Amino acid sequence: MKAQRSNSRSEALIRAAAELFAERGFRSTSMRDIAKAAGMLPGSIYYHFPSKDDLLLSIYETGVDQIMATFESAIDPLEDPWQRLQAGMSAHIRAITEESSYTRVIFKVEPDEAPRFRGELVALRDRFEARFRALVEDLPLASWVDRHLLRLMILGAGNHAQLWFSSDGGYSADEIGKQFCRYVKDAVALR
Amino acid sequence: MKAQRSNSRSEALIRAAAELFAERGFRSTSMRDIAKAAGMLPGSIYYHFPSKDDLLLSIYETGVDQIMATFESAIDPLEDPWQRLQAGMSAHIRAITEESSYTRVIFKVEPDEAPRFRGELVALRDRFEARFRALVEDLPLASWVDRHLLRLMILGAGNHAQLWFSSDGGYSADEIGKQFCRYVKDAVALR
DNA sequence: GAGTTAAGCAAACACTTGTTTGGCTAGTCA
DNA sequence: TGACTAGCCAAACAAGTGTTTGCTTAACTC
Repeated sequence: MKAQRSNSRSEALIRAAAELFAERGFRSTSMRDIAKAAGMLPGSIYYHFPSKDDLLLSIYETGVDQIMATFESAIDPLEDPWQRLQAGMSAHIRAITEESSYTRVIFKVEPDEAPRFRGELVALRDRFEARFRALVEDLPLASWVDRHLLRLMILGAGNHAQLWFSSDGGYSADEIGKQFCRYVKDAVALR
Repeated sequence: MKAQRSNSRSEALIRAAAELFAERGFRSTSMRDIAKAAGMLPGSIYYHFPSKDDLLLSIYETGVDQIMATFESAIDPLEDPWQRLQAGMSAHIRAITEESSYTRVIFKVEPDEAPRFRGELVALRDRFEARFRALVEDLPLASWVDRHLLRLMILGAGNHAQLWFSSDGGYSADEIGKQFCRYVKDAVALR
């Protein structure tokens, strides 16, 4: 059961890192902080991960997997494009604010902060954005609406929730998604 | 003319810092970077400013002054609340993407990055947000609309433009503001 | 011309950063 | 029992951080 113990320690380590990155950011979290939170010494991290940047990359990977899964399971049972958008927005905001620290890291830490993996991190973000784009693509919109801009607006509004959302602040992630959706639907929908 | 030369050098310094902060961020810009850009040695900065944090605070202050001025002059001549909102959104996006590096810093660098001045920086941001809030307050909205959430959505969408806007990317800041405004108006307006 | 001050240089300081290195220990496997 | 290895510690490393200190130079004031 060697491997199991190894995995559990590696996992504890990456989880500690994810929590710190999600709260303080990447640059403001030192390897010593991570080590302390994981109950080991700074140097010991390098037995599990070759560098701080790799740590971030791993977090991004599982984070994207998680958010894609949440997203998909929220959308899948629905038929109506607008209902699907609303479910997607709620899932998005949930991932940013409430869910796991892995998903929060994706929207908190910008790819440029680990220049070595910039490309990989951007690609991972894109996987999610593409899913979102497809959702907007299916909407029956008035002809004057620029789908590209509309998507950027919705996505931006959601991402920004990270900065003002507080779990005790009256609004749930689902409410926010629902409302945001209502605020645009009747203006841009085809009729 | 001592004072003049002093001001000009201090101004060159702070402008160099503003440009670097706006591009790379606060943490990723070192005092040595700033000194080099301003054509002096690292230690010499401390003749003009007592600390790196103070440098950021000064930039924030003039940045907020600038954005408030831009904002006001864009809104002032207009009467219709919706036209005023659109003008405000355009001014906001312009300040974030095109305008001076001072205004860009306000939306790029978060108050937490200089913990010593967190309060002051938040207060400066609030000055602008309050102006925006007043704009939304004047809108004739349907009764089911939550003004607070609507404002956060619009503001978030605008702030996010910083991440995808590129001056050669087809859209001007004014276009974006105009479109964003159209995307919500007919959904939330009182009728 | 003497005194004063603005402005900046040169060099260091104390500290933090990510990372490396070598050794120790407990458990696995033949 | 003896070789082997996974996992971690202890300690250092080199580089970078914001900042301080003492000194120099030039300009202005009386």
